[in-house]
Amino acid sequence: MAIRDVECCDVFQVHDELVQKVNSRMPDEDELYDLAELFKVFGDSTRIRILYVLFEEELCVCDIAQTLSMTQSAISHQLRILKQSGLVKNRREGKQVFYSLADDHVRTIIAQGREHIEE
Amino acid sequence: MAIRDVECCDVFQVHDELVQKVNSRMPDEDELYDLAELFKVFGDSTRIRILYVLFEEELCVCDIAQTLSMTQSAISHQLRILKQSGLVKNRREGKQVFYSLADDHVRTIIAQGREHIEE
DNA sequence: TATACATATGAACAATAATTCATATGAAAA
DNA sequence: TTTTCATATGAATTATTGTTCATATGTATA
Repeated sequence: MAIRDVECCDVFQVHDELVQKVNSRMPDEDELYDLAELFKVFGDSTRIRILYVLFEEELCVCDIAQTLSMTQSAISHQLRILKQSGLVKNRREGKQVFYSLADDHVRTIIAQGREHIEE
Repeated sequence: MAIRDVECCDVFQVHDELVQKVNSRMPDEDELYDLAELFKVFGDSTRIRILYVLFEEELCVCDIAQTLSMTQSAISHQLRILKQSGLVKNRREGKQVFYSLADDHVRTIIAQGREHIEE
């Protein structure tokens, strides 16, 4: 209960040390921002579906669009975001551009998300 | 090269089997939607900061607001979203409501996100 | 070089979401 | 019971973002 006293919410009784302690252990603003930006990328069902498709196969833009029944433009826009986040990579083969997962973090992060949901 | 032929993007040459194979291994729409919704929750720096604060301490709403230099209302709105997603839990103690992390998935997911960023 | 095809991209529009403000709810104390 | 304090919430506003449409870029082929 002693601890609770200093956590009281009245402005004049708040224990600054507690607030400062928590703040001192926080990563810097930039990292928190980048982290949120990364998860924002996962936070769209179109992009999640693209990632899932790429779990199976390396595919070109048009195939992804067909698989997901969406326009080439919409997919291309989203692939750009996924690429900028380092989640997918691509290689050109003639006129086509093939996309694939950049690394295994994608699978791990999604797997963790699924675990959380399945409870 | 044989495989590439069937992946050609010309509408009349697309190999439907490939598209169907990928589709058959996709989780159902609902799960993909839920997954995106979950990551959307992580995809906001205010909520990420709240989660980080709760890594350290169980805290009441007002303390969180002070720690993050935000209004009580804004924090309360976000805590509601975090609670609905099952990421945080709360308990009432008199007039105050204390929030804490619901389970370890939060830490794991964020840890994976950080790993990805730090490359 | 001219044409066709695959992909990328800018601008506009529509939809979604975060914060603020005002106020309601809920609990303890006077 | 009335007041005070902590939290929750609805409505309005602002900001952000996904998709579409039109078009540009880049590559291969005729």
